Amino acid sequence: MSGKVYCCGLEAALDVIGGKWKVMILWVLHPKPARFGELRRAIPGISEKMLIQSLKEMEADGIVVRHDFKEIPPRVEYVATPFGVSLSEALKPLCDWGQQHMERIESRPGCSKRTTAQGDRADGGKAAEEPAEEPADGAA
Amino acid sequence: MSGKVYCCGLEAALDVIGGKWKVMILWVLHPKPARFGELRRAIPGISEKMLIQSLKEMEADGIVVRHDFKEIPPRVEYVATPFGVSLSEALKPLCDWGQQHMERIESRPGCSKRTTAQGDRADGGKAAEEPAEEPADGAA
DNA sequence: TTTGGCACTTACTAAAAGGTAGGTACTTGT
DNA sequence: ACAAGTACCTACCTTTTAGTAAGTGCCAAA
Repeated sequence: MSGKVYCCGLEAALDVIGGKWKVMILWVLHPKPARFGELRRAIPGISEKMLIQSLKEMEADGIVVRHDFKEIPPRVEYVATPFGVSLSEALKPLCDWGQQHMERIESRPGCSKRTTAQGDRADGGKAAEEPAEEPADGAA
Repeated sequence: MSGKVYCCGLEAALDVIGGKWKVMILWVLHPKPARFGELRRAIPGISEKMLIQSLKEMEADGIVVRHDFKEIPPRVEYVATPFGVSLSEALKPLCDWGQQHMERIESRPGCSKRTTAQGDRADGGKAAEEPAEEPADGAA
């Protein structure tokens, strides 16, 4: 398989950092490597399952590499590859855009949760997660 | 509700253009307005349901506006707002990145389809859609 | 000896996203 | 009269994505 042809590059990119957690992971990772547990703690709501699943896909996509120190207790570091760094750079303007318009985006009804379009049943509504700042060095 | 706090702007942005079709829709729309049927034809695999659902969410998010000519037969045009245009501009570098690395992304195994990570059953595998170029004027 | 941390794995389940197929109201073309 | 085109709406169902909770092997501290 693997014969998809994308329409505008954007689709290709979204295919790589799509999903709920990958951008956050890359965001934490791209300035400096981080260990599994470090990432888990750095990204509030993430489950271990999603974390390693995302990490594995990101590794398969070549945006991070796994560095196993083969120590005991286990010690593994994930590092952004140059490819991953280039992606994070391409992501920057979008990130800025999001930041700039964050209030507007945050305050729209059903933010991050609206299937309120057509028939399909729609319900639920919850939010509020711990915030977090951009990953600045100083937490290791 | 609507009390989500994003971590890095990127999340906010992804919340607005996330999903399978929105970027394509914005991409078709941002250079010039398009009618519903025009969009449907411009975006190969999209269903009417997803098209109008996406359009509505995009309208609610203020990135497009619906212009109803109140004619019969119905005639409706969707136009990108300045907000939408700014988004499409922020999207540009990511689009370029995707375009630049498209082959690499396209040729990775399970492209656009790999749940091949952990336990969770994984199967299926299909691809190949009609390609398409960036929306160039000349189809109205 | 029990607890806890490390980096995971696995199975099961819930929710979200997307797809299919039908219908609406109205008019024009055949 | 009937098919087709406009722009949708609606119900139902499948696929994909994410979450929960438990387990693995190993070692150190309590």
